[in-house]
Amino acid sequence: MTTSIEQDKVTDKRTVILQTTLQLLSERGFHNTPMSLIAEEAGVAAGTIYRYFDNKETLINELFLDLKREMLQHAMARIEPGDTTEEQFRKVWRNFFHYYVTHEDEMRFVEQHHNSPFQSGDVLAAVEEMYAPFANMFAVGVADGSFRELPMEMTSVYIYDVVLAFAKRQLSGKLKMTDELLEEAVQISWDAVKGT
Amino acid sequence: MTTSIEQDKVTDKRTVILQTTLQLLSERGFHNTPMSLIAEEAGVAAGTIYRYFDNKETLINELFLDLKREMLQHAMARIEPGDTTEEQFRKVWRNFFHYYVTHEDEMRFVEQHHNSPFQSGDVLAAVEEMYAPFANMFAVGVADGSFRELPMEMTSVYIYDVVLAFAKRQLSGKLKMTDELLEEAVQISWDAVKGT
DNA sequence: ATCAAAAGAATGAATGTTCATTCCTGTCGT
DNA sequence: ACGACAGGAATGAACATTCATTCTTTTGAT
Repeated sequence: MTTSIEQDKVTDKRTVILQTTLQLLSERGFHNTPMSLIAEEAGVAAGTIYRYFDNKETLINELFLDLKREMLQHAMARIEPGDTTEEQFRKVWRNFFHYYVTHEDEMRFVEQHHNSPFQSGDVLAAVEEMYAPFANMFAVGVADGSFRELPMEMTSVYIYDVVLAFAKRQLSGKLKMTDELLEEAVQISWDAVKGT
Repeated sequence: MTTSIEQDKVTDKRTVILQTTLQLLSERGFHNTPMSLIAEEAGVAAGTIYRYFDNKETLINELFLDLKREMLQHAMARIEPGDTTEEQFRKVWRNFFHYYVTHEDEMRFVEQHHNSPFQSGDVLAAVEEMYAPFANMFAVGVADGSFRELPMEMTSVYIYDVVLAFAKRQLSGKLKMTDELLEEAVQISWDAVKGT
């Protein structure tokens, strides 16, 4: 009786729990969000959460990895093999920015997780792997002279941290990124890392 | 029997409590650090903490403001009224970097505090005030054409978030900032914000 | 200078609360 | 009737905070 369509629409309590957790944790912080509240908001009993997740830490870490995956997926959107390195760089920059600005909860949650005691070794390793496409893009760019010969960790400042900083300011209302400002910011980052 | 020198050296439990709190919270996170542990590590009874601070939140917020003050003090070190805007900008950039790199606990604690539910209205207002000298430096720089006509919030990305990102990478061992790289990074930030 | 008494500081066991997690029941689809 | 799934009360550990008591320092009268 249960078609796959109905299943997706109604149940999948696992998904509901994850979404609720994301929303609550991003708003209230990790500590201030008891499992009982997650259960209540998800319309589920406390015990039910433990059918899907071993414990709170697991729940949080699985959510974190899901979001990282989704985020990096977005970052790579519309990248074509034929694009020049510069085009790829600019697209990724804008993709990141767009994702953060339209996914505030996700950003806040991931940022909170970033400096928290939940960052275990396995999680770090899993994240490391996800960045492989970027490491590759960087290696190619350096090899053909599109990127300066700087350490990748330095280049990443201008395509990751800078973008994040702009997104935060935009979301907090402290800065309104017009198309012009956005283009300026992208240009600054590209100038910072491009080859001579 | 008790000279003022001995007093300063031995007592001032308030200071001991604050220092211990800084160290523990930066390592273990806000919520993984019970007051009982702070007391133990500080060599003080649990109840004693409450002679000096109303509660845990107050303790954390007072520590936060102390550190912010100290941090901004360092950022302004060696700035002379006669310095050009460019000189000032470069000095502040390096001062920030140096402070973070040599004060890892402080950096971690402040960063953790930054996205946490302890960020109350009063704290934000107090921090806002501390930034006045920078706002002033920016206003002067824009007026005389040293800075581009960008929103201050945009300029601050290149003297605050970028520096923080570099310091974090340096501390995590992912990046070794040589003198050359440091000079490059400063130059990139200055190019990003300088007037035409 | 001495000492009793008051003031101030520190202690740590006790309290009450808040959780994460468990476990016993009930329900529903087959 | 069975088993997987869900419910939610019950459990117990962890924790922030309190407070009656003890220890230390200061005061001031002689």
